[in-house]
Amino acid sequence: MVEDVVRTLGFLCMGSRLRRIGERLQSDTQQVIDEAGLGIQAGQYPFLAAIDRSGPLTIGELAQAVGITQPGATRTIGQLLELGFVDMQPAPDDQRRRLVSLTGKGQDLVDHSKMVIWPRIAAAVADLCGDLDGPILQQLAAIEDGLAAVPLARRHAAKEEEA
Amino acid sequence: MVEDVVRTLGFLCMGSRLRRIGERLQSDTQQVIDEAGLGIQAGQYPFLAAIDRSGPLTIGELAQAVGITQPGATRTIGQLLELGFVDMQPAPDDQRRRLVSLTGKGQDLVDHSKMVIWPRIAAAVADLCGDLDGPILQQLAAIEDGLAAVPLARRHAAKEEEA
DNA sequence: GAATGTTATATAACGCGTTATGCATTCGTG
DNA sequence: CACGAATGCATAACGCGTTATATAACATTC
Repeated sequence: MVEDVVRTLGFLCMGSRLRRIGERLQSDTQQVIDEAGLGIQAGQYPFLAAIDRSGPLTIGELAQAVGITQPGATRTIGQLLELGFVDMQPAPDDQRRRLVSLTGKGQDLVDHSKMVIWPRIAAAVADLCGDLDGPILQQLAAIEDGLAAVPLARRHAAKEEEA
Repeated sequence: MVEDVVRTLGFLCMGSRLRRIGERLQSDTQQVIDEAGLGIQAGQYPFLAAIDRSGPLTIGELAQAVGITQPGATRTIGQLLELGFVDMQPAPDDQRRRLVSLTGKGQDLVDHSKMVIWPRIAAAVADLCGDLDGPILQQLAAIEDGLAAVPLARRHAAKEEEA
């Protein structure tokens, strides 16, 4: 077995480390979504959630809301349009701005997700790291170990620790 | 100003959140590297560090060491070969395995980085989050706020907190 | 009110991760 | 020792982020 340099180097490789943990978490999340039979990508959810919370938003506002750049938002919204979850129309007062809103299908998905899937994911992540405390490097190590031991899809509610 | 849904949703969007913080951190790190005039990508460093620490490694071992998949390692090593920082040759006992080692130029870069650049980066990241404690979501919020307030490249050693 | 600048979105090209797959080499077994 | 399985790496195609740039609509200014 080879040493994990990213972990060993600590603060020096924190960017790489956060990224790779995020990727792992997100792909585990995707698995939960797929098991529930929803035809959506994990990364698309924040866009739907943002519109659900704040009402119709423009591309630029969505980019801000999910914390990515505008071209990324344009692309994801394009996918959600294809999927029929959102609708887009020029703002009445400013033809440059495009207001993105949920379709009936999109709202149904959000409503269903809010009841069934989001609590499930949040609970699994909370089970993974909700009780952690202390320096961040330690917590990251615990999260990586935890994911390796029990993937997100097999986690449900907070249970008594076994290790 | 639009609400940051990823932050608001907490555990539900933890994957996206870790990824975006990691990306931000890594691009800030890149800026430090560029300011030092080194012609290398932040993401390539862990590979050099791994070889420096463990001696020549195969592609597969490197992938393990930096925690990515084998095709990713193949690609990055290809770049480091182009740049002349590493060298690759078939293992004597097994023609399938390719042993990757540092060239003189690569070793020079690592030696210089160990003295000058890595401590600088580690100190900046430590300044950003070394003193944090508590639940991970809180720490992540502090890191995001901290990066927004003072980018990594402007951070040096641990100083007394100002907020 | 025409010229000029600014803003909102779209598009293109790229970085760096992934999965899927092909090919060469080695291993295991009849 | 030959043949099928396993292993190690390369390649292709894709996901999703980025930066840079084009275009259309609005704002400003003379």
